[in-house]
Amino acid sequence: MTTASTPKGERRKHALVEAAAALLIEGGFDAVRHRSVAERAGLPLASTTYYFESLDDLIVEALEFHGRQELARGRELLTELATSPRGLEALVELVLDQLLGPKARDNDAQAILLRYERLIATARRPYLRPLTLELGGELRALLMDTFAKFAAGIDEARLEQLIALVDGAVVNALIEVNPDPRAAARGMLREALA
Amino acid sequence: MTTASTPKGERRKHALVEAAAALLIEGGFDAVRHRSVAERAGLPLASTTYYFESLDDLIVEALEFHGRQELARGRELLTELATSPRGLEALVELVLDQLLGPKARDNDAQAILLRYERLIATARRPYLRPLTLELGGELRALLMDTFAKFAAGIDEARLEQLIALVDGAVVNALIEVNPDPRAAARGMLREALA
Amino acid sequence: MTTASTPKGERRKHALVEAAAALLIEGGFDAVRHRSVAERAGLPLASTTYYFESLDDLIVEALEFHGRQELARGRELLTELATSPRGLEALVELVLDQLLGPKARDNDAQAILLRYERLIATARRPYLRPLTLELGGELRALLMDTFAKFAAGIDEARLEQLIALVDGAVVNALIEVNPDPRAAARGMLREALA
Amino acid sequence: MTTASTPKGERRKHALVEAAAALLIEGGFDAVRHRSVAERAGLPLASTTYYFESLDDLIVEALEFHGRQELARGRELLTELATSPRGLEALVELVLDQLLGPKARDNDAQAILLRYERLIATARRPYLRPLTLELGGELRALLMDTFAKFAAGIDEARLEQLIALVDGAVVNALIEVNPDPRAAARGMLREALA
DNA sequence: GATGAATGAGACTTCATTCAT
DNA sequence: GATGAATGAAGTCTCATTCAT
Repeated sequence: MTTASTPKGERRKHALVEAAAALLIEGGFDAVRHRSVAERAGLPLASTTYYFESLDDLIVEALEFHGRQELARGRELLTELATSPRGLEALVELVLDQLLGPKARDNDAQAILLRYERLIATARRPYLRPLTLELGGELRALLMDTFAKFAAGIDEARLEQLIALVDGAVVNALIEVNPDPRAAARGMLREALA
Repeated sequence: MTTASTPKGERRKHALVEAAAALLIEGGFDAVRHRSVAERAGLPLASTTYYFESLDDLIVEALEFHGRQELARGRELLTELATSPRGLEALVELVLDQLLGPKARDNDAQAILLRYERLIATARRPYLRPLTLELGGELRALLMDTFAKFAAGIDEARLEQLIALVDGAVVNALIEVNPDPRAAARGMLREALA
Repeated sequence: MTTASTPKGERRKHALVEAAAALLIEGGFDAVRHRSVAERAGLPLASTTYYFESLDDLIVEALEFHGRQELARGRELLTELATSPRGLEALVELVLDQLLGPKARDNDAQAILLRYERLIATARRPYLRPLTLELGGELRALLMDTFAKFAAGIDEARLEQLIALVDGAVVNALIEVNPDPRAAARGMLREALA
Repeated sequence: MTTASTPKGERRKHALVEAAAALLIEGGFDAVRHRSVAERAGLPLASTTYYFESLDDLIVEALEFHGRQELARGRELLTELATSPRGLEALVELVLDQLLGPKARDNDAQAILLRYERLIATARRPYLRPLTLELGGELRALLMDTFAKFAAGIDEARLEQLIALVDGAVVNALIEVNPDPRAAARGMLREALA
């Protein structure tokens, strides 16, 4: 059951992870099945059980892949930022990028949704907790850096407050017919930072 | 299709709804199956399809039952309140009762969790939207009344802000090993109202 | 289990028979279910088992109703016929009317199909045999009368031959995308009678 | 979807096809169920969905198997025929063999019945059409060859006429208590060819 | 006489996982 | 190392029929 590590093995394993991540975004947890993942990756059905102990395992790795990718993009955005930041609006957008993922993609609301599905799912699936806690920690560190770069800097309590504001706004926005969770969060954040 | 309405029929149908609601609290959406609901209600398997068009139908009714029950309790608490309310702490607790359900039960965190599972699930299951929107509307009306009774009163934007704060705090608290979402929300709310 | 005979009872029973006949035409044997018949007739589900021993029973009566109705129409057509018949073409059309049902309705091919579904079904369902044999006998008598009225008259062997020709043509025509079984049968018949 | 293709897999799949074909002959379309096929083949229930997309799929393959087997036997008979054919009687029997399947088996009438059940069923089940049309085409080609070998040869219109005669005779014979559809068809054919 | 209520049996299908090769 | 083959368990749902009222 050696969980593979040939270059080729690595490549295939990653293809499965990517496929699973795409399915998670498109259809949520229920869309991730051995069959659907394998088909999407163009790999044999049994490869999913060969490279992963179980389906839950695969889901964890897919969530991690997706989460870290968003984090990395968030860090990049912070780095790319001109040395003299451009005020409140820029800060608000950057924080939204980091909390919800960079905007302007086709599957906007769905990708955002996944972050909250993961959070909520963690409450019932203990095996997700380590990942969710770690990603949460890294996200918070990134946000602290971000605020530090924008003049003031903030303390942890204030950060939690802002995160809560955004997350709460998003969760309540996602139920609309044409949800625009980012806009809802933007409103909250802008006012709180004004 | 004769979806039953004798007193006895009503009783049985309700037993299924209650069983489904209990399962929702204990195990989330995935725990609600024809079999599990019927067994829990002590009724034959086929009764689930006899009283409900489909499993989704049953889930909707169970969510509605649970949601309305919490709302009713919230309204009661507001009514029972002594004519001269007792200040900030009392307001905070009352709002928490109304948003998260009255405290002090055995399945505290789980029952709270269900509210957020419903919210998130609505994003992928359009048939939940009407219910979620309606319950959301009633909850907001109740909260408006509540704030009105406590001197000041607040406008809608402020209310949304407070709701976001609580919901965001809860969603982020639910991932802990021994989650105390109420405490997290309390902290946020107390400070915001101070 | 007194199979009802109030005027009202008769009326309701007949409504069920008609509903079942319509379903037979539209969807074949598989479309006849207690539920579908009752709904179509606008009567309670249990009325189907109240007025009929079983579903098969109801099917038999529906087939009989449909078959006799077609026969009656065939007889009418023969009677209505002007005293001096109009030659071969008229004979051909009349025989087709009698074998396949009068033309020019919306559900042409489907109604014709039912005659052959009944024939074939009889081979597996002995309880259909009495009906099928009787309707077959009456049809043959009618056809004999028809040929008698058109000059010559024919013997039984010749009649069987013509029936076989028509039935065989129809059965082979029904498999086409836009079946015109009547046209196929017409061709055969015309040539055989020429 | 990996619909199997090992030699062993092929063998198992074929066992299911054969089982389904036997059930079709014995009990018609309604007798073909996942359970009944699997049991008859001595294979697990799930094997039916493993090897076939759906039950309809299995039915199609079973019908094809049966139809092609009959065609093959018909071709053999034509080939085996002594170089100097033996006149009308021999021709009649050969044509009957080809249209109804070689005689002298235990399930004579039932196997013949299946041909007509398939024809009729095609009218309500479009997915059977391709198969029914193809088998019909091959059968006609075989019959043309057959008549060609017996002196004269015939044109297509005449062939359709003979087929109609046989099919019509059979369809009308199948409703008898002890049906002898072959005898009925023989009578028609003999006279038509005389 | 009539019917709403009820259910056991069984239908088709999905799926995670095991295993032999 | 990789994978096609295989299947038990369970899923949702339909339906003819029975029965109490």
